[in-house]
Amino acid sequence: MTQQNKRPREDAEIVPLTIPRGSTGLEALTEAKLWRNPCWFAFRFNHIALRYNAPLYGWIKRHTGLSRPEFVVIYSLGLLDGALARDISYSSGFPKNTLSRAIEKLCGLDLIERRVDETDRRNQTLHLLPAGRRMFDQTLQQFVAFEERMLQSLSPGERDTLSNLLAKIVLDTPNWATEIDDQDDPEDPD
Amino acid sequence: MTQQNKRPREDAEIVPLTIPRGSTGLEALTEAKLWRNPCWFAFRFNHIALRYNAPLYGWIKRHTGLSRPEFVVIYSLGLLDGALARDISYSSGFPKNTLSRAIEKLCGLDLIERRVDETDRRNQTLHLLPAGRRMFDQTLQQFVAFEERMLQSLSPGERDTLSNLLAKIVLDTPNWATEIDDQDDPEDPD
DNA sequence: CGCGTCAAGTTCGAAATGGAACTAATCGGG
DNA sequence: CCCGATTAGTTCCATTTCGAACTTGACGCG
Repeated sequence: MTQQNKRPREDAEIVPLTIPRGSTGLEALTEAKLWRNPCWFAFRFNHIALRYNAPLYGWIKRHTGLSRPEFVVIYSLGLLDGALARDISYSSGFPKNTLSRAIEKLCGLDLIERRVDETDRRNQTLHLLPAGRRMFDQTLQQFVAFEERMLQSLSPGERDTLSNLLAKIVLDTPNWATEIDDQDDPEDPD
Repeated sequence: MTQQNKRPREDAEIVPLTIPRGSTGLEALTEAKLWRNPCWFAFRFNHIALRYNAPLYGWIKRHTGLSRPEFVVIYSLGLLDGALARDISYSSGFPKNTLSRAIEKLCGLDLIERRVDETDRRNQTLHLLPAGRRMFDQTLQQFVAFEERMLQSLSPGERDTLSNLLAKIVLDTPNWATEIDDQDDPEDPD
């Protein structure tokens, strides 16, 4: 189970097409994407994100009636009340018009409120109302439970290590290109 | 930079609202989601996925005209020719009707072809045509370059460790709940 | 064989999405 | 102190998306 990057097993013979769910318990394509993929990192986090977001936000939808971007607003304010739509957009990655609509709906539901910042009247700080705070508090445990489930196969020490490695990467993201140049071949531009 | 999970700095005083992009160079909400978030893992991989998928698939769109699900089909077959739509759906997480449309379009563009599996006529194996293979080969380097960019802040040893930890989690995903039970609240809510 | 069940893939339509253009407020340079 | 540039947030609308229902083929069982 201490497999390496692109070295899954010595005998990398051609796997029979169409699900031999045998070897690692995964179907052939998932296995190929895991072990025979030059972009192992991209695949792994996207795969995990997928398996995480779908059930959890599905539950949120059924439980609270809120969509993912709507709930993201609640969650963000739960962590930092008084944030701006722009901050939520930046930290969550949803485009600002999607958040604008989400915020509009949450205000209508009396879950949050907008306050115009008088020092710069373009800004409006967002604040949880009691019902919104309650929703945050009551759903948080489900998030924490799922988080725990995801990390179940790692020891405390491993979780620590993972936390650090991912943090390093996240702290570097502001330096990533937000758009890739068209023409030029992928070579280090600096 | 060997910060711990929820222990960012000793003096966790209330941060001033609205971007004091000072301390770590991040705005306050992103910082809160990183360091003051019980679901640090979920946030980190979602944040990374976001910063990765948007520019890369934006480039793919401009460069090849293909949408993300369409390109995912090309990429999947590049790794394992002869896969089924179902396998791509499972491994990528896109719903099967989205892939059905994508496959239809790719066939029309002569990038891939469908072959009915005569042993079970419900299955159709998918195969790259020469133009599709060329597209895969030509775009792969861009993916690899961005992958390298993402991992730039980690040493080879750290990448190895990260690879192993994420693999452990991915291998566990089939055991995760795909849907969370409605009724049962994890704690007495009243 | 006939029928119920299940799986792969397709179709349909209501709803969500996000790029682009817009409004309103602030900033900055001559 | 004005005018162009910039930023937060909103509106518009063409496109995409995904749940649900449907079609077709395979399988199990009496």
